Amino acid sequence: MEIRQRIGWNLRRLRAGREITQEDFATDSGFDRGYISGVERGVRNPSILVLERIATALGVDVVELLDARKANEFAEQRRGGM
Amino acid sequence: MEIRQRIGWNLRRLRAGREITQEDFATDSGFDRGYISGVERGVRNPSILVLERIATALGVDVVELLDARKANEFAEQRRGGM
DNA sequence: ATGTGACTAAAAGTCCGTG
DNA sequence: ACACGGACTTTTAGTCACA
Repeated sequence: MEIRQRIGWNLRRLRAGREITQEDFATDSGFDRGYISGVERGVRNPSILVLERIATALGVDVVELLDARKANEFAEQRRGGM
Repeated sequence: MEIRQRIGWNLRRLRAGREITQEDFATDSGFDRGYISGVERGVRNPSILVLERIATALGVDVVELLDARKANEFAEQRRGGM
């Protein structure tokens, strides 16, 4: 899985786990909703400082956003219909 | 420690461990020599795709570049005079 | 509530050089 | 062999309107 998608799925996983919308998360983290959407879909190429802001807003370490196994498992669930 | 410095020290640690110069590493990874220098000094804000290219050139996972403990230990050694 | 395209301002990244 | 700077091109950050 491409690294941007890995990040995207992990962000989606962590955000959804908190039952918060993209819109609310965008407000919390100080980003635009469309930008967050792009990161989750893996079409953006965020800088390390952006990733840190996102991780901080989620209350996790940046490394958590790069976890390949968790990203895969979550993607499988979603693709499988959840 | 700031995240860009964390990356910088880890890059320096891994590159120096291979006994390769910034110049040669720049050639290997396809980046500019001055740019690599800036990343190691923590003054650059690389994107995730750049970090992946750097990690690949080093033969490690991106997560290795974000390891706080290893970055700290290496920085201590260096600052301490090594 | 989210995906998407188009857009401008800002920053990344290159290429030249210096000490 | 590395730090650092200036001028330059390319990519990202960040915003918005629409579907």
